[in-house]
Amino acid sequence: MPDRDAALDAIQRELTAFARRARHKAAQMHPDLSLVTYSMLDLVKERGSCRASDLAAHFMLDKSTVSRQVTALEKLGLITREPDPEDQRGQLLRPSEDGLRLLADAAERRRLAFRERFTDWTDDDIARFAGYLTRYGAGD
Amino acid sequence: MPDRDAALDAIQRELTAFARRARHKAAQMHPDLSLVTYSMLDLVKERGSCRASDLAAHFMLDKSTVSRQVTALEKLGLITREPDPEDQRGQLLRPSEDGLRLLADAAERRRLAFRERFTDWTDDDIARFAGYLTRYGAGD
DNA sequence: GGTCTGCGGTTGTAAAGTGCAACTTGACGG
DNA sequence: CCGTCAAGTTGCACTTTACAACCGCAGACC
Repeated sequence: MPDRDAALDAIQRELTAFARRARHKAAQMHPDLSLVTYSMLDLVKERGSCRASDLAAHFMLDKSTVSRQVTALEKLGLITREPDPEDQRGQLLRPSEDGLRLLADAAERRRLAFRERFTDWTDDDIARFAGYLTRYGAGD
Repeated sequence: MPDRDAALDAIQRELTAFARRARHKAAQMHPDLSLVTYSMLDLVKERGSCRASDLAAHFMLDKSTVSRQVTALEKLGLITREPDPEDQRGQLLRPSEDGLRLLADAAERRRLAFRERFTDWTDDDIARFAGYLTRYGAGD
C-alpha cells in the first residue's frame, strides 16, 4: 500500500518539522524559559504539586537535568520548593503566584496566535485535526 | 465558539507534547544522527542538490550551525560537497551512496514503527491526518 | 575598469541542555 | 545496626546553537 506509506512519511516529516520550529518559537516567546522548562512548570501546575522525580519520569529526562531546571525555575521565582513531610528525601514543587501568572499569560497569547493561524479552517476540519492528534498522542 | 477553542487547545497541547518527546524518540530511532542532522540529509536528498543557505532558511537555523552539521555529514561520508559552477561562492550538497543507503534504511525502520502505531487507522484517516499536518506546516 | 555592497560559508567564542557517574542524605527491611 | 535502595545535587564532558568577525566571490553602479 504505497499511498499509506507515503502518508505515513508525510506525517513523520511534518511532526518532526513541527518539533524543530516549536523549540525555536518557544525560545522567542519566553526568552528566559526553554520549551522543556516551560513544560515542567505547566506540569507542576497541572498536578498541583509534585516531586522532581515525577518530572524526570514524565519527560524522560535524567534527574540531574531536572534538578538544574528546577533550580532555575526557583531562582526565577516561578516555583517553590519545600521538603516533603512524608519523605524527607524528596521535595514538593508548587507553582508560585508569578508562575501561575506566567502560565496564564502564555496560554492566552498562544491561543491568540492559534486563532490567527486557523482562521481559514472550518470548525469541522479543526475538530477532526484535533481528534487525529489526540488519537496519535494517546499511543505514547 | 467554545468548541472551536477547545479543539485549538487540544491541537496546541498535543503538538507541544510531541515536541517535548521528539528528541528522545528521534535518538532512539536514529542513533547515529541527531534529529536535525538527519533532517538535513533528508532535505538534501529530497531536493537532489542544494546549498547550505537553503538548509539554514528551511530549518530556521544560523548558517554557522548548518556549516558545522554539513561538515559532520561530510566527515561521515553521507554527503558530498562541490563548488557551485554557477556561483563560486556557494557549494552544491548531494547525498552520497552511503547517505542514500542510510536514509533508505532509516525510512524503512521508521515505516515499520509507524505501521505498528497506525495499525488500527484506516487509509482514509491516515491520508486526512497527513493532509491536515501538511496544511498546518504550510503556514510557517 | 574600479569600488561598494551583499551573499555564501567558515571559524572563534560563549551559553544552554543533557547524560553519566559519584556522592550525600534519608527510608526501609533484614 | 546494617545493607540496600531512592531522591537530589554536583562535577564533568559532549552537543547543539547563536552571535560576531572574517574571507572570498558576485553583481551593481560610477
